[in-house]
Amino acid sequence: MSLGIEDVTAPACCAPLSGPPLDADEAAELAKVFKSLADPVRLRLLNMIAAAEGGEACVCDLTGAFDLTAPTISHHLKVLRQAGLIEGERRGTWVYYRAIPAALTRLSGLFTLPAPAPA
Amino acid sequence: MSLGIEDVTAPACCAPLSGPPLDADEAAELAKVFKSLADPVRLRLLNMIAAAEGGEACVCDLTGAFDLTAPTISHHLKVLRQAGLIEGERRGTWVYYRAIPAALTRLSGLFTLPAPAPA
DNA sequence: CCTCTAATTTGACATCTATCTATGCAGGGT
DNA sequence: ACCCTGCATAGATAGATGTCAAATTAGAGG
Repeated sequence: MSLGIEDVTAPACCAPLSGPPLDADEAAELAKVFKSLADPVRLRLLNMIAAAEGGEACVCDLTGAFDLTAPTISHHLKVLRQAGLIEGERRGTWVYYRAIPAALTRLSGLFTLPAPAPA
Repeated sequence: MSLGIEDVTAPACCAPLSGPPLDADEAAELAKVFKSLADPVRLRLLNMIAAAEGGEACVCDLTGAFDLTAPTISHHLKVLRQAGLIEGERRGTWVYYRAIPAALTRLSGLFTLPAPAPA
């Protein structure tokens, strides 16, 4: 398998939600990203990875932080990976995951609002 | 029923994902918000509402934009409402929905990253 | 009061998903 | 060569979710 960056073929990008209409394809691609965030365990995993020292977290540390089996954590990491939010790398015995900054920044931009009407 | 702002009892708020660890409760509350965004139809609905002239959209217009029945659209709007992303108001025969700016801004802040290491 | 339309609610159903157990694979150490 | 550990995959299952048809509520207007 490949733990690297998934081919998400992210098409159009980055226009805010308050902007031009999303077509069905853009909406479907974005929905996949949000589906990956729509689980408390995955949110905490991404949080732990994004906040980790050195910018990366070992799966061995992630697994221990939940009352879940290793295959379940592995599944959640795969979902985040396939959404294009994280990438993984094996180094010897252990696998390390890292957040993909551009993906997070893109989401931040999605929710920006136009400046409110001036007084 | 109430079409107004739902009591989401949003607890802690706004620390970026790259920040301090999310506890289970915060993660669950956030996951609910992302669950509401994890559907292409709801994303397009929120997009249409947030981008609408005058900041609000009539359900009658939203319903016609999809190849789905009115109950299905109503269901999706309810999910967005219960996530605290939109609020609705009945005026005479029609119901109008509006985005809740603070909720969107909060999400934007969630994905902000610390400044990269300087050269 | 009756009817018509807009929107929501309810109930049913097919599909998807989070989790587990069992298994497979890769690397390290002996 | 062997085993042990870390992680991923496969298969199974209970529960969540998107959709529709049918019924219900709210308001406008005869």
